[in-house]
Amino acid sequence: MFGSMPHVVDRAQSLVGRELHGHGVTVVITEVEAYGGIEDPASHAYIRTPRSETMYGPPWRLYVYRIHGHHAANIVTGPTELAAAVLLRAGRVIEGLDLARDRRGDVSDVQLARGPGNLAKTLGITSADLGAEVLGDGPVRLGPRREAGIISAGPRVGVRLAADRPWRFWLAGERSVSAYRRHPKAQS
DNA sequence: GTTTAGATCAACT
DNA sequence: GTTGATCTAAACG
Repeated sequence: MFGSMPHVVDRAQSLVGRELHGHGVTVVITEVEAYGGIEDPASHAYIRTPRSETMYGPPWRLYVYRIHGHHAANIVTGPTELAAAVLLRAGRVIEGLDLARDRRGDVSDVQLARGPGNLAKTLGITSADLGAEVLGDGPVRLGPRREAGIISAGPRVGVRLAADRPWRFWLAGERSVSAYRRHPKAQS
């Protein structure tokens, strides 16, 4: 089955420290979470519906969903039969600072892309970017790896199901990384 | 049965 | 004050 860790976990770790550009703003990704699709009860793709089709499609595309009036962005990783994806949770702005500040309003720079909702807003990612390719030169695209610091791991933030999988990864010491919050109704 | 918008509220800053 | 792979209810096909 899995030689060591699922592909999406490796992929998640490889995204940490990488550059991500969105609609005029560039960040270094500082925090992500892996979602294992059909093998992960916490994944939106755990049950296949038209909405989760994007995650069953080709990798390196965006899966965007709404939450609490905000948006959250994922990168589909494949393999397609698993429908796995990586949730982008936080980043540090390195380019387009003025635009980022415009989008986020009056917050400190470290808060600009802290948390999934804020990251999406800073990068200007909305439902309109659903399914967008991130390897080409489109409005949302991945860049090279910018930082190779120590990557820490821990349980995912706020998930009720599979709450103990240590599938969140972040750059150690980064202030843009959210604190861990366990879901109130998470098992055990 | 699914999608979407709008909440709710415990834990965080 | 903010945040959010939760939760529910109303709308949709």
